[in-house]
Amino acid sequence: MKNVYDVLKERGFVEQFTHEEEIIKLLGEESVTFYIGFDPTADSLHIGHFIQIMVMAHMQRHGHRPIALIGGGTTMIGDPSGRTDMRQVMTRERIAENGEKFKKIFEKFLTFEDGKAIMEDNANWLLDLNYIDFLRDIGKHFSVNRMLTADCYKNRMEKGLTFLEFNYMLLQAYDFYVLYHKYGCKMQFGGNDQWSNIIAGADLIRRKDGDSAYGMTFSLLTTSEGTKMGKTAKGALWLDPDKTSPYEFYQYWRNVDDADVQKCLALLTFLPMEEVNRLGALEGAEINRAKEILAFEVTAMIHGKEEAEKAEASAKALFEGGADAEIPGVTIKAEDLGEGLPVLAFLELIELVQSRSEARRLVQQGGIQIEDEKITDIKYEIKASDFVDGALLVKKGKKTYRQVRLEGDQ
RNA sequence: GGGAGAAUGCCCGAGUGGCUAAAGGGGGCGGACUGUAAAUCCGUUGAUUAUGUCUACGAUGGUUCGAAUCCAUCUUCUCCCA
Repeated sequence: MKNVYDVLKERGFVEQFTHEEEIIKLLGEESVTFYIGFDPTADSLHIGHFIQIMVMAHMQRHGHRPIALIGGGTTMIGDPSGRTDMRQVMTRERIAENGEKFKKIFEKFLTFEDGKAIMEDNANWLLDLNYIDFLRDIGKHFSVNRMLTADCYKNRMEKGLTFLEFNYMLLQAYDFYVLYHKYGCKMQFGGNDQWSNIIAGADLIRRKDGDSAYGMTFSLLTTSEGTKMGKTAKGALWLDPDKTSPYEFYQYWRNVDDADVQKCLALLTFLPMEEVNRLGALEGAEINRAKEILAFEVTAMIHGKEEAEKAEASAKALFEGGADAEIPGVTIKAEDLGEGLPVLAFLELIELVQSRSEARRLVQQGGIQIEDEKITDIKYEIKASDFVDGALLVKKGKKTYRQVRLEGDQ
């Protein structure tokens, strides 16, 4: 079997490692138990986490054992890495709830049968820590001088860093230490922003036990311009279909920059690299083919093949014309229309806009089409008779569609 | 605990009594061009029953014909000293 290191490297995951030679050797020789931590700060995972999940999946396919660690304890503190502001303090209940949702998603991508993967929650050992004991056992191995020079605290040195957050690194290091003892976990992976925390953990094990522990970080999903990917107007690109619909999700990948297609294919799909390279090399309009494949593959992995097919069919129907398709839709009642509802109120009703002013602007700027008819008169009224077979296709701008269904015919 | 300073729209940031719904930039949205791309260009970006009205420059109260701008108290943050 190919060394998983080469696979990860080839696909562009690998960013930094603590001991390159040793890591390659170890991964080639034995089944390694490793972990990646996920702090349940929101009620769904997002695409950034997905990269980490892909790493775990690649590793598992190559015979290694992942531990998906849910940060039920660390989230009580909040990781200051890569942030300019302090995280909101969250209640214990919220964190536990979010953690449960994370678990469900992990189960979709990893096999937990026969101990092939492990799920843990650091709340199990962090919440009841004794402060004095912890300081004496763990704290004494950390040099504040060194911590202050760590990259992850840099931008916080200007903005201010609370003692609460300053402790985060120790807790994450302690996690690694606990997992090492409990499961023989020798490696910790994470996004590149986790580098400081990861070496802190590996160092702790080396200091306390004199044993070898390793770490590796992976690239964060960024655009060719270096900005974070996976941001939509509404925030992150979530894996939960209730937060980001499969259609929306599909469209996100369908619309990535040309320059980012190849990278995304390598990181987010299991397509063989020859295929990835071939698709990435397509030029001009041809590269749309690669984007379609990317969008389909990623959507299928997260929402299932069926949803991906639906999203693809919808997109094709809308952008290339053709058969009816499933489009994000809303249902309204006939009585809402009455004798005719002004467009502005109508757009607000179907939640295509957030305010009437926005609706007004859109209409005046020619951004609204109803059944392929551009509406520019803000006094225009929608009537039940406008509906074709009880449905009305509303288009906002070039890419946002909404199928409005009428309930209760008159 | 003592002292200095800061808080402005989604974000950054200008504004020190009326001309301020608040410069400029970023982001968002719409349009043109295109390949459902990028770049570029144009428009737009508090709400509303819309040439009007209301709400808004950390919070509350005050001075004034008039306050983002002045005063008081409070909150939060930063910095210096202990």
